[in-house]
Amino acid sequence: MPTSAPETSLPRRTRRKETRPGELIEAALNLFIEKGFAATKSEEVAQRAGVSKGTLFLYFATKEDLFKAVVRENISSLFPSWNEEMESFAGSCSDMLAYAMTSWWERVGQTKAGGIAKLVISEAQNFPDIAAFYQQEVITPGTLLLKKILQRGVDRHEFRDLDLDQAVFTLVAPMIFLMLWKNSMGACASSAGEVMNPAQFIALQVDVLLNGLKVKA
Amino acid sequence: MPTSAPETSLPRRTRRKETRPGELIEAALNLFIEKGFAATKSEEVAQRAGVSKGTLFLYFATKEDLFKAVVRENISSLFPSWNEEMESFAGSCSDMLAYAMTSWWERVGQTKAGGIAKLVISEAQNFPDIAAFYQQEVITPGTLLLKKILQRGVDRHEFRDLDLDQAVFTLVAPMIFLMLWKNSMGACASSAGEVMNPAQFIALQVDVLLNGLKVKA
Amino acid sequence: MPTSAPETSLPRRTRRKETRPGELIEAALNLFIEKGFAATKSEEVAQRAGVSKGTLFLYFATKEDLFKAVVRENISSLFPSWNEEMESFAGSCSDMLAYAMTSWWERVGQTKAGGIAKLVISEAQNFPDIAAFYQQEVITPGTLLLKKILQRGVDRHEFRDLDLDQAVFTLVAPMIFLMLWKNSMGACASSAGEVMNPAQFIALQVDVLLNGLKVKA
Amino acid sequence: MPTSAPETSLPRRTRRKETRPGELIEAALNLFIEKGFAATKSEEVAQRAGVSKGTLFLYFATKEDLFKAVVRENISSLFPSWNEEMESFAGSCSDMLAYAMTSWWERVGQTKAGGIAKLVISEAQNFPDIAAFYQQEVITPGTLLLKKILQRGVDRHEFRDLDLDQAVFTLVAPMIFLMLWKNSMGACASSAGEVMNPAQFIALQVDVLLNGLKVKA
DNA sequence: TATGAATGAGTCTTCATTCAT
DNA sequence: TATGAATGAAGACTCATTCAT
Repeated sequence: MPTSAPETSLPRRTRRKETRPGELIEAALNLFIEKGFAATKSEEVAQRAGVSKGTLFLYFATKEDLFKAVVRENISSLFPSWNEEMESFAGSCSDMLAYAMTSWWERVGQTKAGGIAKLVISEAQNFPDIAAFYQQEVITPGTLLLKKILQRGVDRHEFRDLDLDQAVFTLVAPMIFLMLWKNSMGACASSAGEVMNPAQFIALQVDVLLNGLKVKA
Repeated sequence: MPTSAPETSLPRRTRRKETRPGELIEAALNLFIEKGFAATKSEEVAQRAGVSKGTLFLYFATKEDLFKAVVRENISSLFPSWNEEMESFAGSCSDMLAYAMTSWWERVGQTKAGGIAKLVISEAQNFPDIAAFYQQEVITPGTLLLKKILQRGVDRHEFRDLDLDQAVFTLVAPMIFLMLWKNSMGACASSAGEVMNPAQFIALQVDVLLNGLKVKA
Repeated sequence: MPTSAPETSLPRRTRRKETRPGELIEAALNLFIEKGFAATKSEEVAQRAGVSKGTLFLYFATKEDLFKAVVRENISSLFPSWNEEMESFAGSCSDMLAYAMTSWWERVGQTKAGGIAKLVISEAQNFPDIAAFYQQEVITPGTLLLKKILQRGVDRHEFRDLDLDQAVFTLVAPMIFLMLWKNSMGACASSAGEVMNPAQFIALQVDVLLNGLKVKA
Repeated sequence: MPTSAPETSLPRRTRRKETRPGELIEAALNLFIEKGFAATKSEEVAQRAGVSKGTLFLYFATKEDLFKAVVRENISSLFPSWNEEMESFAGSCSDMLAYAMTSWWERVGQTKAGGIAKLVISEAQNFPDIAAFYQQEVITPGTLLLKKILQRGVDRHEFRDLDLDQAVFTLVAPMIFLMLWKNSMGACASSAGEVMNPAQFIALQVDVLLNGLKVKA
């Protein structure tokens, strides 16, 4: 019971309205990815963010709302700049596509946000709201973005004239697979040795896909 | 307890002792796939198997044990017959690959077993030994099988000489993606209209991939 | 830590499916009347009934359901026999009415069930379901019963030919008032001395009302 | 903090210090009547009074204190003027009684004060001192007033010579019933169609009661 | 005085698991 | 073996109250 408690000890109550939501979202992202949405207790999120349970609900009315905020903050927010980048892209469509895939990995896949896909896939059936939200907020705009790249390639006679609604999956599948691997099977020490090398993985996927998509000379 | 019951005739009240666990596993499989592990209530499992809750715990000490049994039991190896088929395949490697992908969907993806993949991916972190088991029983032999097909193509100068350890993912990714979609997002009514057509999906994927893998004339 | 624990000590777990609901309803009635619906904790109800919290929810899905059961058990159930009694009543309508009022008090008002009226009045706004249920289950049939008595009197030219929909309130008001008094203000020691005497109260009310309702000679 | 502000002109930022408690009480009254004590959130009260939650607790240490203040403040005595009126009443006792009942409804029942009765009845057990206060400030003088009317009728041989301590309830019961109905069950949309018409209600009650109280010709 | 962010005890409800029969 | 009534730990969310500013 030291009376000489250091003055630097943080006061139990700190007012930081501006920074709280961000801290909570950060904590939630980590926990959700570690343990899944359902298995993460709201009190834990609060604790990890250094606040009390009540404070969490001060900023997010429900756990689902918190999840939505996590998605919005970590993924949705990327699309505007991404769309812009793509629209002003000067190079060939092959380069564009390769660039898109690489950015996807660098900005999402390899970050913690890359774990969100697994989260959503795991919980979609039990939380239809979340599934709908993700569909609307991520899948739809993401698909659109990729389709535009393909369309550009078709318009310029770089890519074959395929059914683009299906063809996008050609790009989506490997990325989802990679993110899933990193956050699920790959995270288990079991698959010893066979550690996936993302850069290599993407390189080969892009190589094959471009080769498969391109118009033959 | 009539001792006079003739031993030759099937007793009316069939002796289920041996079949009980199987029935429970069957019921659990369906429910786990439908709703995931956490959201499946043990009472429901018992009910669907036609026994009482207490009986369930007579055979499986915990819900986790049940889960492990379910997955283990249902990762039956299709590989022996599949390997055989592939070894005796007479046609071109392109046909072979297309056939493999289609069979994969028909024999696994579109059946309940297709749901196992999602289950394992979702719960891998919580059940590392399940993950290891799946790796060993499914992923490793499956990958090997596909690699053999690719190798055959390379050997016959039908396919490009790629790093096959990576190239298999080219085939795996779309199939995993399709199975996941079917058992997760796709099961949610939200993705209105955009219902995925598996046959079409596979057709296009195979088209692009073959085109991308093949040696240019 | 006496190893000689008496054999008569009740086992912690007793199975009494038949009697449980009744015990829970009894406990709930007492608690609801003592402290109101909202202020009564479900755990308390369980405790007073000698079971665990979980057991309560085994029999009643929600606290509201429990309340409904309390009402059904203690009030609704009285109407059938009451109706019958009234239909086979032989005496004059004045006697009938006096009898009805007295029975009302004896069978409901002065029992614990008499506290339900106050309960419902207090909580109606916050639990519209309960209000609707009470209306349907108690007020409507009760009003009907009384109206029939009045109608009989009018038909026999014993009672004046009044608007019976309004005239019933003439009977309802004093009884509600009495029950409320007993369970609210009257329960507070404050109104010292002025203890209400129900029998006298009813006698005078009936006297005045009959006098007021009867056809003048 | 301009010291030059002329003392004669009303300062723009009115000094509310003195009026604050009143505003809070006003807001609380409305909410307590609307939703009851337990269901009224202190934040709502503050909001409706236009102050922050903290301020509320600056004036009232607890929600219970606020409740007491609300009830005390709103049991203003109408009795002096009422008594006067009655004492100078010139007409018959029947008219006097009818007038008293109607005034009661118009001046109390149909106003917010009519809701106080329900509040007190609902919370009497939790706030015994409120109950005592109400008894002393409202019930006792009110009863006295009514008794005087009846006494006048008895003295003039207009009314029967009944036990007036009991007979007053004859007048009180319907009014309490009406006020309660208005503020409880009647406020629930459930009692479809059967909307109570206060004027009609009072008219019939008075009719029957007078008829019942009057000396037969 | 006034604010409103922060707290945490409290409440209903769920469900894996136990155990008396 | 089989049953299903009983248990109680947990978990999302609420809200009166506090306190740093």
